[in-house]
Amino acid sequence: MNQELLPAVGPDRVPCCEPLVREPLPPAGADELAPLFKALADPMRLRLLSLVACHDGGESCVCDLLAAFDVTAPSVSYHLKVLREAGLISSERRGTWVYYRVNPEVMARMSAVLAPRPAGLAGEGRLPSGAQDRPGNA
Amino acid sequence: MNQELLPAVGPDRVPCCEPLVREPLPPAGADELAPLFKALADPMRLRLLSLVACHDGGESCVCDLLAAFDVTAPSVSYHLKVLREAGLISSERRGTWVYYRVNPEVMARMSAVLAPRPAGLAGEGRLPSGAQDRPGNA
DNA sequence: ATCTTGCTTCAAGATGTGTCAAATTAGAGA
DNA sequence: TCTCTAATTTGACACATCTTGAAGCAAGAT
Repeated sequence: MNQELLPAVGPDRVPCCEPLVREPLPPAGADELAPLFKALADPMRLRLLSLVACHDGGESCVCDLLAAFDVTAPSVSYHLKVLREAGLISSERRGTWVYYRVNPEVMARMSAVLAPRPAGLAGEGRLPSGAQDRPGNA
Repeated sequence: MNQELLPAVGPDRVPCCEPLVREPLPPAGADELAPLFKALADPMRLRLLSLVACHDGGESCVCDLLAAFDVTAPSVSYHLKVLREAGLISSERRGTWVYYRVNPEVMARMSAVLAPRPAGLAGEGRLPSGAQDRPGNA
């Protein structure tokens, strides 16, 4: 089941990784990144991702995850699907159970995009001293 | 205008920063983080954030930002509000223009939460060897 | 005071999201 | 085979999000 429906950005494709604060994110990059952040834009999905990542062995089955939440199984299944289609996790069936594990490259990429600029680079400390009379102080 | 309506998580309050993959994110932490990721869950907001961050002087006025998009002013204003209420950016009026700048601490926190576990720690390489017959290999 | 520009807020409509119950698929075992 | 458990899919509903035109507000210019 793993990567049958290739996610827009997955462990295979590693496009833009530049920090957001370094140069203006091009529209195409934004279109690629937004679905990743959207996948994390929910408390339950954040916890699911964390639970899977922290689980012993690096993976956990749905039944384990289900126990941590006060919702129905379809709801958990829905959120796992969102994470999977975003490329953040992969699933594998072994016997009766389905196991999920994280794709650390994707998380690393998201982390890198948000990373602060290494201190002391261009545009960092410069105050817009004479900006009172002109909007675009360029 | 800056921080009048205190965001749930802003530059002032710096709660959980642990990497997601290190220990299970508690529900409260997930509730705090999700709105931050939700604020970035849109291509336009990602670009807005990047544009503001990269702009000379560390800030830019709405008129500059507006020029970069093919939408109406209310739409840009709406997305800036989303970013502002999440605590990712702050606004300040100077004369006719309103300037936005990023809150780097918040971005740094999000980056830290997604950061990979420093290689070679517990649970990293352990394969679920005998997991065929038991779901929770704990 | 009036006009003009920059930006935000409002109201309304189209689209997307998250939840559940019910139905469905997949595999293990008797 | 038939049955049981694990997990997903489907359908329906309530609710949130995003867009726009129109209106409103703030500050500078005339």
